[in-house]
Amino acid sequence: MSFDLPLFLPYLLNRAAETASEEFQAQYRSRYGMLRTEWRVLFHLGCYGELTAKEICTAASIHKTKVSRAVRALERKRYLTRRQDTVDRRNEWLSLTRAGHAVFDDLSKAAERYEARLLDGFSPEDVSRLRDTLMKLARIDKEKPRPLASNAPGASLNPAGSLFDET
Amino acid sequence: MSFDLPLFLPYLLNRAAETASEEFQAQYRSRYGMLRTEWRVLFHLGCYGELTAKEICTAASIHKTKVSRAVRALERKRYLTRRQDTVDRRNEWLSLTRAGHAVFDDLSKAAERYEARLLDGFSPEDVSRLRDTLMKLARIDKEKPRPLASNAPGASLNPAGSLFDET
DNA sequence: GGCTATCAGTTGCTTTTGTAACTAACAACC
DNA sequence: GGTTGTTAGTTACAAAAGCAACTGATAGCC
Repeated sequence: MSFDLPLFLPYLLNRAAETASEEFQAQYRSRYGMLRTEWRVLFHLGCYGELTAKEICTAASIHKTKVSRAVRALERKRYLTRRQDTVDRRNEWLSLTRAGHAVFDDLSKAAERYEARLLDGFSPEDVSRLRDTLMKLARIDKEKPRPLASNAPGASLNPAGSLFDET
Repeated sequence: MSFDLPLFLPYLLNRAAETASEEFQAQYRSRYGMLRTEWRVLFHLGCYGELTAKEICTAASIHKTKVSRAVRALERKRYLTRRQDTVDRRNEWLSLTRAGHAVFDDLSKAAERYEARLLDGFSPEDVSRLRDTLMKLARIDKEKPRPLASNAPGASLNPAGSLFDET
């Protein structure tokens, strides 16, 4: 009859996510004074190379004002730079600086260590089942969200052809 | 070699939790103008009966200022009332009003419907494995967090003996 | 009793987030 | 080529959350 709160999935998911987030936060917060959105933006750039703010919004499901502020903060910390698209000047291509890459390298190692610690005691099957289930719940595509490539010169990180070529 | 963000568990957990939270939010927000913490406090009282703010903080891992404000908001909406502990006047016992119970009944039904929809397509084993894993990750005890009972007269919801009796 | 420590809960102030309106740039259509 | 609609990103203001200091109450110890 009565509702069982600890088993209610949105609640349970949030509890687990908050636990993991708060613990991992110690890494980027204490060491680099970063906020959660800043960490996410940095990791997107570290993992996928040059992206626009819009692409990050879409890939990470973060509102554009949050991304805008995170980008400004990371720029002030000299972890990323902006480059205006030569064809469509509304787009700004963001990429990590050398310092940004160093932070990403360091934090991604810390992330792997933390994840290993978090998952200690779970079997590999448990983990892959969990990931699979969470991907479905979050409605994230399996394939890497490789975004549209840059069309501007010097975009070595985006070797694929551009939507805007030949226009 | 490179870090795979979409598989990183704290990120993935958050994505799934945010998806579920935002969708379920529609229920309590649009219909009752409630915030997330208010919803959580209401459900704790609905599920466990009379509790103190402190007990809610502990059970739900929410900071006391957030609970304090949520309690005030729910009180203003006439969903709960406070009752001062007769023995230790620092404690305030919170319980739902008739209106609060009605909201809880309605929302818990909505919660069950939403959860069913969210889990549509998963097998019962998948679901129970997921719950089990999330409980471990969130470090939540299996047993119901039945808190310390009230010691004051009229505390019909708390039949068990009190820590404070006989003092 | 009186001193100190601790605890439940609240308040004030700062930081962060949410929302909507805005700017600048492009597209499409006539 | 100008009007209308849309898009990327920013900003301004309001709502919410985080944090530290506070109040009132109890406990323990001398």
